[in-house]
Order: sequence, then structure tokens, then C-alpha cells
Amino acid sequence: MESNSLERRSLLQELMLRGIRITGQRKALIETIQEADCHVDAATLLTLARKRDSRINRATVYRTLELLKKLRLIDELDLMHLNGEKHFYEAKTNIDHMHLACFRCGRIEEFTTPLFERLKAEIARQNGFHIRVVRLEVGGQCSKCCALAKGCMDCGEEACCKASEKAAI
Amino acid sequence: MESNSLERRSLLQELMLRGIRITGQRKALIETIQEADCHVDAATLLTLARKRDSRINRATVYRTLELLKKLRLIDELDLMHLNGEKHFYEAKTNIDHMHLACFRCGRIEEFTTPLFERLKAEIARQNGFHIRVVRLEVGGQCSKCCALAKGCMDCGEEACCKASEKAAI
DNA sequence: GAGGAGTTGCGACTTAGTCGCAACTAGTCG
DNA sequence: CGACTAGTTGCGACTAAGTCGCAACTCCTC
Repeated sequence: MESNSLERRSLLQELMLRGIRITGQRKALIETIQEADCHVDAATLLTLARKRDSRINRATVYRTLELLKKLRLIDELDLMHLNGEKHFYEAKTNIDHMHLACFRCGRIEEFTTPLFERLKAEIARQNGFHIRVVRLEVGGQCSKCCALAKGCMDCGEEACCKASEKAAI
Repeated sequence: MESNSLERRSLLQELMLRGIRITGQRKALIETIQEADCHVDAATLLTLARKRDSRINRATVYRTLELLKKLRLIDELDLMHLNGEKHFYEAKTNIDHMHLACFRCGRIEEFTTPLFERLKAEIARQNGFHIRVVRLEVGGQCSKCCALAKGCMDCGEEACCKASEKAAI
């Protein structure tokens, strides 16, 4: 049975299943990541998690993120450096998805298509590569901004969104 | 006519065509990027470029990379943070390609397939998104390392490469 | 060859992320 | 229950990537 919506797993449960020690700090951090409505960076995560457990230290944030990354429970993103050099984190979803970052309004869209899975399969097959993590990030201009600007910001005057429509046929 | 090999353009020529001033520093940096046989990070780029023009300053490296990125003449990569937090740069190719980073031996493979272009087209069409940059990075274990290790490092004892083969059918 | 817009070097600064070590604690075992 | 200990944390100092303002310089045009 397939679902089109992205499901995120319960990180805490996964940790316990793997026999990893649950500390107050880890609990607070994980809950913060899971209940955040958007992608959080390390600094924001620290601030938010401190509301749950004021003891949390910056080093613990990085160490916990490292742990969760290694266990493949979270994904690390750059979001095309829309907001400087920081990294963003999100709980992994049942199927991989890509991120579309609008350089104009800064909005991040998540998108998934069966083609992505097919592409991954082809990568694995053609290169004999065992895939552990995939990161597909797209930067450009979202549909709303294209409509607003009647074309694309970075191409100057030209209505280059039309070109991309053509290319999509 | 399609070619399967990745062609990189002459960055210097592109700059001139766009009426951008060619300075000694920019020339040295661009030549360094184009003649590097692998992906270079900012610090390495500085060191290498100084062999051509000793005046070059660190700030100029970052400013030039920024310029080339904005003009879409180079791509910026993380290579899955295989080597810490630095970014890597390469001259854009005629068709987009993805990077496969082996967590075991550290090798970077470049890979291209028509499926990637189809995926980009689908992203553009389904979301009305005008794509400016795409970055697809894959981390895992390359075929050589899978063969050597008779399975996959990060899955422990299990021969998880077989699982990925199965998934690729 | 002169003029000026654009570029650069310098150096101080910011911010992300790391590390060693002593103190603490979650979970286990008796 | 209470003690034990491997694993985790806080602290604080550190590294490394990247940025910025400003004065000096230089590429390009005329």
C-alpha cells in the first residue's frame, strides 16, 4: 500500500529499539526536531530544545545530530545555502524526497515522485553503488514567484520560466 | 547529437562574453579550477592559484567563487561532508551530473543518466518551479569497496549490498 | 595615456563546528 | 532498593570557513 504523504518515524522509539541510551537532552532534542513545523538548524534547535530542558549544551546538540545522522534517522540539508552556511535537519521520511528552495521568497517545498526511486535504483545498478544517503536539492524560483514576477528574477527581463515549461514537455 | 562524456565550458571565454572584467587573479583562479583533476575546496584553490599569481588573497577566492556561482559557471558541492564542512567547486558541465561519494574509500564518482533530466523536467512541470541549480549527491559505498568488504561497512555484518541489488531490479 | 568603475588586499570579525576532560547519570545487576 | 559503570554531558577553549569595510590598485574605454 502506497501513501503519497511523507511519514516520519518516531525517533525515540527507534533509539530505544537499538538499545541507545535515552537521556533528557536527547529526548528534548528529538522532540524538538519532530515537532518543528519546518527544517531547523543547529542553533535554532538548541534554542528550542532549551525550552524543554534548559541544561542542554551546544556540544550536545552537535553530538546528538551526529548520532542521529549515523543511525540514518535524520537527514542533513543545506537548502541551497539560502540562509548562509548552516545545515538543516529533519526526521527521515518513509520515502526519500527532494527539496525545492525558492531563491526569491525563501520557501522550501518538499516533493516526491516515483521517478526519484527509479533514479536511485539506476544509480545503484549502473555503478554497483550501495546507497546510504541521497540528497537532492533544487534551487530556483517557485511557481508563485514566477507568476508574481512574470518571469524569472535571475534571468533579468526575459520570461525564462516559459523556457523551463518548454523544457518540461 | 548527444555525447555521454561531460564537457566543461571555457569559463574565461564565458566571462568575457558577458563583459566581466578579467583580472590576473580571476584568470589564475579560473585556470586552476579548470585544470584541477578533481574537485577543489576554497583553501586548496587559494594555494594552487597562488602558484600562478602569488598576490591572490583569500577574500578574492570567495568573491570570485561567488561570482562564478551567480553566473552559473561553476557548481558548489558538499560531497556528503566526506572531508569536513568545506565546499568543493567544479566547472559546470553541458549536462547536469550527480556525485557518488564513497564513505569507505573517499572516492567521488560522477554519473549521468537521461533519467536525471526527466526528473528535473518533472520537478519543473509538477511544481511550476523554475530550476536554476540542481544538486544531487549520493553517499554510500562504491562497487570496489562492496566487493572488498563482501558487504557494506555501515550495516555491520549483513551483506546489505545484495539488498540494494535486489531493490534495483 | 588619463580617468573612473570595478576589483583587490588587508585584517579584523562572525559563526559553525570540534575536542579533551572532569562531572554526571541512565540503565543494569545483585 | 542501592551501587556500579559505561556512556553521556557541560564547559570552555579552540579551529576553520566565510564575510566585510575601506583604502589602494588596475583593467578597460575613450
